[in-house]
Amino acid sequence: MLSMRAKYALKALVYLAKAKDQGPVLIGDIAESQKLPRKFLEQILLELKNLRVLKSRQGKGGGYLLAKPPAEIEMGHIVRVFNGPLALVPCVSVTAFEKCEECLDFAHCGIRRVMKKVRDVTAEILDGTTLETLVAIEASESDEASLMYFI
Amino acid sequence: MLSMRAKYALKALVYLAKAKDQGPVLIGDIAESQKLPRKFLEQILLELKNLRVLKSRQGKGGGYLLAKPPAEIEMGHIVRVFNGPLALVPCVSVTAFEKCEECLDFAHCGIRRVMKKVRDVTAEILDGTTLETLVAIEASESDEASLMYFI
DNA sequence: TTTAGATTAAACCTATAGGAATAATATGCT
DNA sequence: AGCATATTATTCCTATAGGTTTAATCTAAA
Repeated sequence: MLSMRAKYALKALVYLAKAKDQGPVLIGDIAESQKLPRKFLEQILLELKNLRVLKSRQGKGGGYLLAKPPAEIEMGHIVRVFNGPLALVPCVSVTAFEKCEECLDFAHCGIRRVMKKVRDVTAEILDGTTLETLVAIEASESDEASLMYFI
Repeated sequence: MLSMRAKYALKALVYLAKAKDQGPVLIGDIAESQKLPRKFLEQILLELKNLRVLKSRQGKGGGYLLAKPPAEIEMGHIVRVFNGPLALVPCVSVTAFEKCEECLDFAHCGIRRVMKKVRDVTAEILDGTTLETLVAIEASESDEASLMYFI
């Protein structure tokens, strides 16, 4: 399951993407409108800033902004950083590869090969979905089935 | 000035580098021996884990370990992530470049050119210094002047 | 002797507090 | 008018609390 951190990060980012031409956005605005705990969100935004995904202006009139166009911010990146590897087993992870300790036959392990497929399709979707995509999806009236037009 | 976060991260990493062949190291051990606030350190270590600099084992007998050899963990990386850009002005930053808002003549700005020099030598030192270097320095009896042998 | 459950030791996660630093703006003094 | 100072609004930083999950080990029952 996605951690709250990851979910909050994504929600805040989508909000910021929608508001991208309105200058700096207050933490308080994001927290209130998205119903996210303010102080916790503060930490998350700071981390996003350190990742160069957001930038900020301090002091009166300050706030947070995207550091790059929505189309350049991938869901996969955010999920990996805030939630950990996409892979469900370490032996199919790209970012945190490790042979399972109890592994007897790496090459022929069926579980691994299925899990690899799962990881790969997940990565393809999440790395192929940017903030721009998410904003477009939310702006459209389409149902789940027609998601494919976006991805 | 370096933030406490950055300093604590570096200290914990050096400690872990020294203990790298002794299996997982407890947060409590690091905190106590290095006199770092335990709960705060906990957050920092978690962030280092998300950065794939550390890995961990949960449960009894667990703890933290370096995720790669000390020679592959650069001070510059840690400082940038926990403290922000090395540059003292945004217009010479590599990771967070931005023209100064009040800038009149970018190309000929003397301040900028000096600051760029400062950033470059800083980056050269910090990116050239790894945990391995730090451990070697601390193990040696040499004085400040002979640091150059390490860098 | 194996197995199921209890205990314990650890990292992990969510959340919050309180104050410092920064920047814009307003206010008052010369 | 112009400058210094105070106020205010904001992010930024350090730190802590409390509970959850995970994993190893111990214990007791079958």
